[in-house]
Amino acid sequence: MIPACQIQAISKRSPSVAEGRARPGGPGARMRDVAQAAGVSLMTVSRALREPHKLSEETRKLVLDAIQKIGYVPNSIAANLASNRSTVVGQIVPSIQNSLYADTVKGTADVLRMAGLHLLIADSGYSLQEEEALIGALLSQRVCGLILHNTDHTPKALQMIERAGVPVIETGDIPRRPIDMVVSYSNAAAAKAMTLHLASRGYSRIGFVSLETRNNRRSRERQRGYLAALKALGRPKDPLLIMEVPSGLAAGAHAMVDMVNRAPDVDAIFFAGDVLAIGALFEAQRRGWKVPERIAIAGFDDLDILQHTVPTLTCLRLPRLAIGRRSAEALLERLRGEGDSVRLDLGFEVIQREST
Amino acid sequence: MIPACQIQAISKRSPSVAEGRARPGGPGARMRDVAQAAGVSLMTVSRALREPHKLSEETRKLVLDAIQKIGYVPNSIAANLASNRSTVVGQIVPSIQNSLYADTVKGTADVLRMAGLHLLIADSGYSLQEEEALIGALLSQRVCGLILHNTDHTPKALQMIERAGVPVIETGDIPRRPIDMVVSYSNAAAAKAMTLHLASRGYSRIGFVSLETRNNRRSRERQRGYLAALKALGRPKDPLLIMEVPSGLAAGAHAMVDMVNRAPDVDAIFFAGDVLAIGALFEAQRRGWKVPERIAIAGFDDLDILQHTVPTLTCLRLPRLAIGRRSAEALLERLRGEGDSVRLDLGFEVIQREST
DNA sequence: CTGTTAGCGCGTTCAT
DNA sequence: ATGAACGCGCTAACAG
Repeated sequence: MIPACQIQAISKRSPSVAEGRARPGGPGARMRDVAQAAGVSLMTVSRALREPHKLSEETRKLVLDAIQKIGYVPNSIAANLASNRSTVVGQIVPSIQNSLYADTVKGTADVLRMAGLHLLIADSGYSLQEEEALIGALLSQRVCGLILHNTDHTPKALQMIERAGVPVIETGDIPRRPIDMVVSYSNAAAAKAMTLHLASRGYSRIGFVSLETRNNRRSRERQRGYLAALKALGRPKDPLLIMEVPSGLAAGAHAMVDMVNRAPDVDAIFFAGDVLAIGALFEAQRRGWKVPERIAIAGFDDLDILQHTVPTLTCLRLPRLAIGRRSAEALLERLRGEGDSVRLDLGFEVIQREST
Repeated sequence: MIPACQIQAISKRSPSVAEGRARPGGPGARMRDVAQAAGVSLMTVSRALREPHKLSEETRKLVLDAIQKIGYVPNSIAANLASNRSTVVGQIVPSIQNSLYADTVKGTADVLRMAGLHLLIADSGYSLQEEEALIGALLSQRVCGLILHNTDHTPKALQMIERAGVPVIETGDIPRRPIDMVVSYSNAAAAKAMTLHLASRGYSRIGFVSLETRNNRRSRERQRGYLAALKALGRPKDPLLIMEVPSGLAAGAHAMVDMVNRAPDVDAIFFAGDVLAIGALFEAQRRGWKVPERIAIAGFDDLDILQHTVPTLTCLRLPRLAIGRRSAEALLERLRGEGDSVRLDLGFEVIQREST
């Protein structure tokens, strides 16, 4: 939580006054140096940057020219300290490398940038402990808001967040007991919808493959949705048709083969994890299994590639980018003191393609 | 460059002394409150966090207990200001959504986290102007180092970096005139190697498809490498065999078809851009063109998926993750005052698979 | 080993 | 419209 080591970044300088003369163009000019160069007070420089309309046009130009000339870059950490504001938002995702989260991050970053805010992105590696540590680090940096792609948190994390009093947005799923604001979709509802969709297309033995549900609420919710659909259909839960596997293309391939071996009458498999469906499709190609004739395949997330494979893959389309954008917007509203606590369900779509 | 709007984040509080009594557990406890609760001076609390070994075991425990009890989260922006250090490194990539850059970011983030540093990630959207603005913003946040996945910069960006005096690492290619440190590979050398590899496997009419070279040094360098290989082979440059296309799977598909139509004797195509090769492969599957018999396909970057397609795809393997890790390590060394200016070429590998 | 003093670079408040 | 004094929360340098 507390940085283990702090590293010298910028060497201490004696005050420019003591240097006899400010060094225009020298490294790390301060506001004071600009003021001196422009022949005005420090405050005038400060205003020229934050409330230019409050200065006479003349003075303003004088100051801006000096800034330009000296190459002054404002120290926003000092500004933050003095004003008790921050322009940095913290976002924690399970994995930066996963392109699904990248979409959400992109949406957030774009909106925040428009508003002049910045994004400090962290990667929890799917670990609650790591998330807790990162939350501490972000709060320590005094971020003005937190966006968490996860709806499970350690007690200590919850406590820190509450004490800090910063606005928080959760985005991984619709939590039962939200910390604050929520911008998301329901994994359970999506999985249920896809299962029902497969049933409506005539598949009677529908398998379900996901990542481990143990420490992964998203997987758990998806499995729950699948089971709810079976129940709604009046079909029994068959352990042979339910698998949990590691992530990766290879895992999807193995899962499909295993399930077909164990339950030869399976006619469709719903892969509720990242790239599992693609791995399975490639394996089917390799083995010459016709998709969807021998086995239908559906995926969870609409990766670009799914509409280019042969056959193209049926999947759910989740509003990844929109979640990122709306999260940022909700945060901005709250920071402006306008909006109240947002609880958004951004829904999903079932995309029917050739593989089912 | 200067945040357009600053937003109220934490409401101003009157000093806890004036509140009559510190509010233990209240929001935003300060070091002073901890000191009071522990019955020691402010400095002792500060030391308990940064140099615990300098305190008696007794005092240390006293302080840490108080911190725990109050739920104190240190304000590292105040610490930065007072100590002139920073624990945040800035990294700018062309696109967060591109999984290739995500690998580099991951490598950087992992190493930095180990050292107790954080990563402020920004996305330039492949624009030099945007990069300039982001560099300004990051310097304004007083990052202790900068990692740029790009080796072209605006004059103003260069000037700001120089004046700030922060260590910089460039990673997109081996630049001719580096700003400071470089951790990268040579796009030209890699493209040349792949072209020669294809020739050595007997392909005589090798096509080259890349993203636009106009505003993209990486593409330009790759094309240069391809041409250098042709020259080395004593083969002529044939405009029919060179294309520039937009990014995306569909672009790769179209490029392959176009090239085969224009130059029916083409026997191999080297796709030097992200997912172009995959798009082409899928199109070949769709059309029933045998790969590599009718047309051989090679890609540039070793995405996971390339080893799972049917057939598996020949490509280059670039040290994405290693670049991120070594960048962070080089930065850390410099910050510690140890290392000197690193200029690393991390090389590449040609991965021969079924598609050639 | 512990405390005291000074000030990081800027914004807020009030005076002019 | 402009400026001076003060303090944000913390650390460096020194004193004891």
